[in-house]
Amino acid sequence: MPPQRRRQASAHRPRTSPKRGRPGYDRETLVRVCVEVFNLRGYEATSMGVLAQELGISKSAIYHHVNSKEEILDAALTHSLSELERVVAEAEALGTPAVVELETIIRESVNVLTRSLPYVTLLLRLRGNSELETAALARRREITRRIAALIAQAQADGDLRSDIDARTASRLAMGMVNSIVDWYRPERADSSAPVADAVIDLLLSGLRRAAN
Amino acid sequence: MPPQRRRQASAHRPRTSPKRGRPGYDRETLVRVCVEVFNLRGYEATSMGVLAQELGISKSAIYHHVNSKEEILDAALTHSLSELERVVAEAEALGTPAVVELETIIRESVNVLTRSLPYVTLLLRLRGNSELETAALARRREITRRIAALIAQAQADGDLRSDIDARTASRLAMGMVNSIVDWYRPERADSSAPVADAVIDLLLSGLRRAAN
DNA sequence: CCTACCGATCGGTAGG
DNA sequence: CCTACCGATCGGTAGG
Repeated sequence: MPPQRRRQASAHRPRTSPKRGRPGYDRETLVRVCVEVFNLRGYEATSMGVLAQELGISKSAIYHHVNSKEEILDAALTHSLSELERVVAEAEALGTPAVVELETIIRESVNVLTRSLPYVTLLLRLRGNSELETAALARRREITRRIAALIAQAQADGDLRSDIDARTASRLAMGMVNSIVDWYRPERADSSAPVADAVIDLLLSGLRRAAN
Repeated sequence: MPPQRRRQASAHRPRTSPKRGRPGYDRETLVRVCVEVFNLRGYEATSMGVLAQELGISKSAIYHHVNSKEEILDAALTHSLSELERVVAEAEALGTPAVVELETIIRESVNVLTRSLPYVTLLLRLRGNSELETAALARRREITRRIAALIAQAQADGDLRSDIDARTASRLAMGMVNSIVDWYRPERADSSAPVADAVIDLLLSGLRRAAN
């Protein structure tokens, strides 16, 4: 009696590449569809049977592309974590003042979030129920730690106020950024730039009307 | 091979109340323990067998207290939603300027969040996979809507800047507040007041050092 | 001969 | 203790 979502394989563009082999899902497309289903129902709550139904193929056909359910999760986490780490590394390499690097990280993180929405959503909902998930959480914590260090540096530079703990500020800022996955819908937006602007504006200047 | 968490029933104080009946869990304590387990493993991924293990009683004993797994979820959601709705209603009844009511809501929401951490955590992780969850999500959206209305009013009052969309600001602000459940640990804090202060400060004034 | 896929079935575990 | 269902795997088939 839950309104069963009916999908056709044709709704997801399979491969476009060369001619060899039977037409159907390639691994990347299959992973993307599975990730979207995971986000709708929860990773552990999603059975291989449900994935098969949504994909429009049999359970065993899934095992042709991946070796296990966890391998699908792994592919999604690797995808999103690599992108987020790249954003931080590229900003740190700018050589600009910490406050500028911070703004770059926030803006680019919002971009990654909206561009790779299903993958990042899955990452942010992990609870650490396996070694794979624990490792992913550790990589997330390292990102938060590096942003906290940047905030502390910007405070030392005199660009950010020093009366808020850098670690708390880092967690709250990332919490605001990450919460975007809960309501952002790419099909309703031309670009994520206005959202990134609002986040940066809120975090740096606050909601209060400037004194005049 | 996952490091199985071992717990004793004695780790959770059962009832303290009168003498009648066999000593053991009362419904409230049982629900609280179950909610903590749900948060560790995910609601749907948590089997009744695992709950029984963690409680130190049999599966069938759980059915003495509740009629279904979903009834446990229902109790937890009712608890946290009622508290959050009360916070909003009490602030709205203050009759103070919207910006003051807004600050009250944020501060008291952080209080509810930290005081009822497991219940609110469970609420925030729902995906809408059942009618019960869908109804809870609708009540959450209504809270966000009322906060957006307060922000819009405060903008009209000239207390908040008008160049950020009230609905976006409401979502981002609640996103920041709610993200606290991901890292706040009551056993490491005397009170939640410093966290509430940091959130209000960040949201109203921002991170940037005041111009001088 | 490659890739994508199928039906059938295994041992095991879920909720009740 | 029952029934339904889980993830995983098999040998085999079909399109290109």
